[in-house]
Amino acid sequence: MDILKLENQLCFPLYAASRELVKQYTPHLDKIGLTYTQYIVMLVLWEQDQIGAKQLGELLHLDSGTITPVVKKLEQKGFVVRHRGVEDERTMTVMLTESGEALKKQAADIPVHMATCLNLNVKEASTLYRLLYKILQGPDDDRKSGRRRSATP
Amino acid sequence: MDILKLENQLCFPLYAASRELVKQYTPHLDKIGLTYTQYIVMLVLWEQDQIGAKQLGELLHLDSGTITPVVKKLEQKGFVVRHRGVEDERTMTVMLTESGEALKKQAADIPVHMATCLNLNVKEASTLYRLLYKILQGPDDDRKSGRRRSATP
DNA sequence: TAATATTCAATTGCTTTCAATTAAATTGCG
DNA sequence: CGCAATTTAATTGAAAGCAATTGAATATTA
Repeated sequence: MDILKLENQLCFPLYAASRELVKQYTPHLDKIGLTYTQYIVMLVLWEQDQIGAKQLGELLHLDSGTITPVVKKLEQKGFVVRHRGVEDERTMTVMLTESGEALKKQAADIPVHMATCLNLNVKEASTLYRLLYKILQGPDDDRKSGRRRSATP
Repeated sequence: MDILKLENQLCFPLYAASRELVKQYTPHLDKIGLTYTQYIVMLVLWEQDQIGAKQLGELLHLDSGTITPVVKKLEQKGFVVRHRGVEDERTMTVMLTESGEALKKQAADIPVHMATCLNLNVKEASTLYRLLYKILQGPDDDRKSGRRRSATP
């Protein structure tokens, strides 16, 4: 029955490390008034300025039940605006505001702080990164009809 | 500003992979009537039969605000009982019931199912495991070594 | 010993997360 | 074309998860 021992589970350290890391972010994110989930939404928008709600959910592996309230919160704070699609009114587009763009400068030092508090060297971090994305790819690559992106070197 | 790109964050795949893995557990855990958090509490109790609420929280990296309601749920389901400590009435001990012990047999095939759905080989899994525990150790080992942490005013 | 500090579980309030459902818009099929 | 199936965002309900606080018990210290 050793397979039921906590220390033999891979799921548990994954789950615990994820929460630990989010907790490490919290004090830094508090300074700019974001939660962790709001932060990763902003990361996406700082890259591409606008994105569909559906595409945002796919990117972050979150469904509408999570995305909708988070984006609404960001809208309340003035960092984004939401627009219904014109050619397809079912869709919703999230767009960065000037205020949201301005926040990017204040967020710039957050990854720096986080890098120092994680006790992994560069090689370990890159290995971890690769393995995690392998999990995220899922058990079957068949969904997207064959693998298109090559593995991280 | 590349450090603010989502794909350059280590936190994100950790966060996403953790949720994906929990999601993979859900259909199997549904069969035995547990949530993921309830499951990892049961994993601990299947190993040691009883544990203090504080120790349980330390082991799982969860605080009383999470532990208390989860253990109460398990008590409602009849898998555990709770007892106040006798020599120290502040403490709470969680004990496995016969029903909880019986559940172990039904849970035995869950890790087997999970192992197959994770597309990592044994070596990759063990590397991931090691790196995750390194994160869980935290940036400072001060707690155990007794080393004094520099005063931050 | 008396006063103060600390520890512990529980509670409160807020946000996240997901499954399941709903409602509206679009697409596909006959 | 008209009707069914699908897609999309939103909503609802339940369970986490955490920061902050509370209240009671225990430890420390003056």
